[in-house]
Amino acid sequence: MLKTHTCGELRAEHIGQEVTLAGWLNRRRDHGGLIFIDLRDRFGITQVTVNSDEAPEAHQVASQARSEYVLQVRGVVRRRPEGFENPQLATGEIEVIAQEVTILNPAKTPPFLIGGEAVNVDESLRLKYRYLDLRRPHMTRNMVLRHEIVRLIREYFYARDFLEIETPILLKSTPEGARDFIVPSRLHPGKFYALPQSPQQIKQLLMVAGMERYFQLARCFRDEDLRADRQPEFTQLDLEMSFVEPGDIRALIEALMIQISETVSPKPIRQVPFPVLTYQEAMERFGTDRPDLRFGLELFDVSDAVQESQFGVFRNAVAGGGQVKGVLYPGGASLSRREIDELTELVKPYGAKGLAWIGLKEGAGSDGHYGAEALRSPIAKFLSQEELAAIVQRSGAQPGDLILLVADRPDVVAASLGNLRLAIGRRAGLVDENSLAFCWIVDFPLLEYDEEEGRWQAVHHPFTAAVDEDWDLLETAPERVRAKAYDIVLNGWEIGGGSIRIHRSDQQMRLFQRLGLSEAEVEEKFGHMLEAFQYGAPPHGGIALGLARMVAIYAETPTIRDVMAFPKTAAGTDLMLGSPSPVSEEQLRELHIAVRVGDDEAERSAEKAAKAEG
RNA sequence: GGGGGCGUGGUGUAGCGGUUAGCACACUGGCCUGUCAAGCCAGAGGUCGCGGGUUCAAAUCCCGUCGCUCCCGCCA
Repeated sequence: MLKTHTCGELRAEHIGQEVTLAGWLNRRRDHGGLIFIDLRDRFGITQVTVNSDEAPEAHQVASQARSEYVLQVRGVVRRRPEGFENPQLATGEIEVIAQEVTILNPAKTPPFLIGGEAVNVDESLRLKYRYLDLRRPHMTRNMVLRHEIVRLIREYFYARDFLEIETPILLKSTPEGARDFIVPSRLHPGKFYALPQSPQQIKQLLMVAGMERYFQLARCFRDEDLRADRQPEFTQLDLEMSFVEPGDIRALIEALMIQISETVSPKPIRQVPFPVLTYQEAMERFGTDRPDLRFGLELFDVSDAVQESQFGVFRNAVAGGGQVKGVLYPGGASLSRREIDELTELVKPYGAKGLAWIGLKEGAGSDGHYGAEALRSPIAKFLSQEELAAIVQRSGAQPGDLILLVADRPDVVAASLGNLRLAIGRRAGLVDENSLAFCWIVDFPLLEYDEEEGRWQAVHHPFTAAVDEDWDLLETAPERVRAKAYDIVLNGWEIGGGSIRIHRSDQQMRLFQRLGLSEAEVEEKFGHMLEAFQYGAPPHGGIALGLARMVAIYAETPTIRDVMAFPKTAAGTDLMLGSPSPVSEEQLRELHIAVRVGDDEAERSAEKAAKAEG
């Protein structure tokens, strides 16, 4: 080894020892005859002191060293002079008095500062020079944190008799779900593999194979548009167990998450055991199936109280099968008109046509009456005293508060208010950042109607089992069939989801038929599953957790890119490697592939021309 | 596929019709033996993302385009 110790481990107990360190020059403070070098490696920073009187040759080398030079330093550990300790450094009690300094490799001036205070560097620059970005201490910390969590996960499942089994990356394209990344086959002209969206079918087949307890940190691939919490390539903690019921999987994961939280985070878990909410309850109370339970501000429903209102927007919404619901903005009555307009804008992407609001001034409702002078609202004049009283009472509003209401289809109301609630929580500082709020969401609907395709689709995936007593509704009232599915949510992020699977071929076939698949289609696409289920498939179920989302929350970063070593941009490109990139004509020929980029462009410009004329 | 935001020396930013395009950090040279955001002095460094337009005049206004980013759709 070119070093005897790391840059993070020397303490008072090492005083007097001769050591050799190696690392990067983090910062240099040159006092002429005396040079201080902060030497950095993955483990920390140690101050190296180079004195021209004591080590003239070392001093000569040190004076040439610049930021990010790779240095090797031989010297003696010495206690720092009294009053010169640095309590901000783990090694701050000591310094290494250099006897010899060697430049192992010089470095160009990096495109952004690596040592020193963290500045917000443009992300495209960080991604282009990711190897430098990862050198920055907070990024190194994220990688270490991710590793620690991975280690905990592995140890947890090893200790519980789970088998870690790898599954194929070259898989088969599946008809439903996300868009597949496909891989052409050289040996089979015109045929393709697909990268796994998840090893769902494979892990179920492992259960049929009698493995009973499987887990894997599985790489998954989905060719869909990206988000702050979505990358085309990601890692899931994927597991499957035989002979289990939903509660068994939840208990297993709950204990794991508690252990991870207690090990890597100083933040307390708000509630143990984790609260369990039904999907319906979550939608009604929070407008989302991944509620952030670090604060209250639950939605309230006034549909029944305003269904006969003079205010047409409310009356018509309810008459048309919609709802009128609201959320409270504590202390929001003093918001400027401009700020309220901003809240309205916030709600529009979700389809809400507007936001109705009622601000309560001092003394509002004190005598059971809501006079115009006590309210600040463009709609109060359309509402009766009874309606106002009901709205105020259900919102729990006090003088000084602002009531925000949306009237629309239930899905629009939920999405609008759910996101409005989050915005209010953030703006009003109600979110307790210093806590971990886990919850389970259960009883998801098994099916949803796809208007575009005119057929029922699986909400989760087509292998999810229905709640036992709901099977008979499959043909008569498919919207009421509940799934044996569960999602785990942490601080408003869906970090995982799973289900008990169908393990009988007759039930699986029944569901496929409900989904409108012909027998021929089923045979072609899922024949292997149906056949497998006929050879003694055990009851089984599992779950998959997004590793990066989990780590991002513990790392307190808003994007999973910060906890991935080499993530892609929002457009799915890799700025360091320059991928995706064209391949040679020979490569294409070998794969029996003809590229139609020209055709597509021609089609697009033809469409544009047609549009311009029309 | 749609919408929003951003793009000014290496980095972070100010400037938002007429400035010699300013500041901080980084960088280069010099001085400096107790700093840890070292200090002091001097210096170099800018096609204001790109293209077009409006204007006597554009970093600044308009259109397009590229890149990054956030959101909607999408993500079984």
